[in-house]
Amino acid sequence: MSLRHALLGLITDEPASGWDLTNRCAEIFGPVWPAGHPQIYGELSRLTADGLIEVDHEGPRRRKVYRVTDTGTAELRRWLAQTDTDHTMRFEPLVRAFFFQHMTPGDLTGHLGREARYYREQADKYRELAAAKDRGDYGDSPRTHAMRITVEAAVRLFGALADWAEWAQTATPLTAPRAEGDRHPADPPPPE
Amino acid sequence: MSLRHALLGLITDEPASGWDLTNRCAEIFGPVWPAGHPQIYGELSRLTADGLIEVDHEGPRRRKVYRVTDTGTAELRRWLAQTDTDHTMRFEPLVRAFFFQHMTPGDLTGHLGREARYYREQADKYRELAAAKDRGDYGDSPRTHAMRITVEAAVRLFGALADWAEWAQTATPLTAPRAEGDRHPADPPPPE
DNA sequence: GTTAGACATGTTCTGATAGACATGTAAATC
DNA sequence: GATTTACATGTCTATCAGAACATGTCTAAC
Repeated sequence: MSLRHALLGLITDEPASGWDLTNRCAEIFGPVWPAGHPQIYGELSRLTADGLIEVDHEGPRRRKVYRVTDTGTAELRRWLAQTDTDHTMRFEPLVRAFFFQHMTPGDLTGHLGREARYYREQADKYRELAAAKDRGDYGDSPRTHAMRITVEAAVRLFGALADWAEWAQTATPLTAPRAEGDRHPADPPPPE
Repeated sequence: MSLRHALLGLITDEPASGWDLTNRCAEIFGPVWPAGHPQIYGELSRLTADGLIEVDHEGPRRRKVYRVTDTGTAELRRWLAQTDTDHTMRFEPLVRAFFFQHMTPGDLTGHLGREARYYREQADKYRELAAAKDRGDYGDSPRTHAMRITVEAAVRLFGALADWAEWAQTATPLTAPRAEGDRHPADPPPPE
C-alpha cells in the first residue's frame, strides 16, 4: 500500500486538499501509480485518524486542507530509508509481449508502432514535467535536484521501451524458423 | 485482469498443470506480473468453466493437465490484437523516487546502490533466460524470435533503471541549492 | 519403515482497487 | 436569470490480489 506514502510525501511537500492530491497524483505519478479519488479520500481519512496528517477547513467552500504532522514526517522518512522495498512492476504490455509469436507479422508491427508512440509520449511528458519545474511553474519550493533525478528515471524507463518497440518493429518480421508441425495460428490450414 | 490471458498464452504454448504454470509464471513473468498459486488455480477453474481450456487427468497422482481449446486460441488472438491496451505500470520505486529530497545524501546513495544492483540482476536474469532459450534448454517449440524480442524489452527496461540508479548515485550528492527557510528534514534544527 | 523434500491442489480471509453512484458550490459565460 | 464548467467531497459495491491456512502424494535418502 504505497498510496499512503505517496500522499504523505505530497502533503509533506506542501499542504493540499483531496482534490489537489487527486490531480497531482494523476499528473505526477500518472501510469506508475494510478489512484482514483475514492481511494485518495479514504486514505486521507485513515492518515488523519492515525495522526500522520491533520486537517484545516479553508475558504467559504468546505475545502479541507491537509498538513503533515511530525509523526507523519517521521513515517515518511522511515518508509524512504527502508531497505526491503517492493520491486514488483505490474506491467501488462510486457506480459503481452511474451505471446507476440501468436500474432501475424502485420498485426505485430502495427501493435509495436502504437506502443512506440505511446512510450515516446510518456517520456516526453516527464521531460516536460522536469522542464516546467526548472521554469518554476509549480511554486518551486524544495524539490529541484531530486525531482530531476526521478524524472530522469521515468524518462529512461519509457525511453528504453520506446527504443525497444522501434527496434522490434524493424528487426522482426516474425520469420523465425519454426519446428515441424508447429503452425502459426494465423497460417492457413495445411492441405490434407 | 491479464493473468487470464497470461495463463491462456502459456497453455497455448504447451499443455501444463497448475503447478507448472505457477512456476513458469514466477520464472518468466517474475516481477512484471506476479501471481501466486491461489490466483492461478482460481483462474484455471474459470477458464475451464468458460470453455477456453480443457483438462485431462494424468499419471497416478491426480495431476491436472490443461490444454487450450479452439475458443481459447481465438480469445488469445483477440486479446493480442486489441488496440486499447492498458499501459499502467504500477511501480513503487518510482513513486518513492519522487521523495528522494527527504532523504539525507548518505541514505540516498546507499539506497540507489541497492537499487542499481537489483535492476542489474533483473536485466541479467532476462539475458540469461534468452541465452537458455537459445541453447534450447526449454524444450524449445515455437517461441524463439518473439521470445527474444520480449526478453530484449525486459533487459532494456531493467537496464535503463540500473543505468539511472548508477548515474544518480554519482551525479547527485543532493546538494541542490535550497530556498530560504527550506530546511531538509534531516538537517539539525537551526539555532534559536 | 520413516522421514524429508519436492510435487500438487485447493480454500479462506483480508485488504486494495476501480467503477458507479451521489451531492453540492463557485465562477464564468450566455 | 440560466446554464455550463470546474471545483470539491464523499459512499457503495464488485472484483482482484496476497497471505495464510489446509491437505495430500511421490521419491529418494537414511
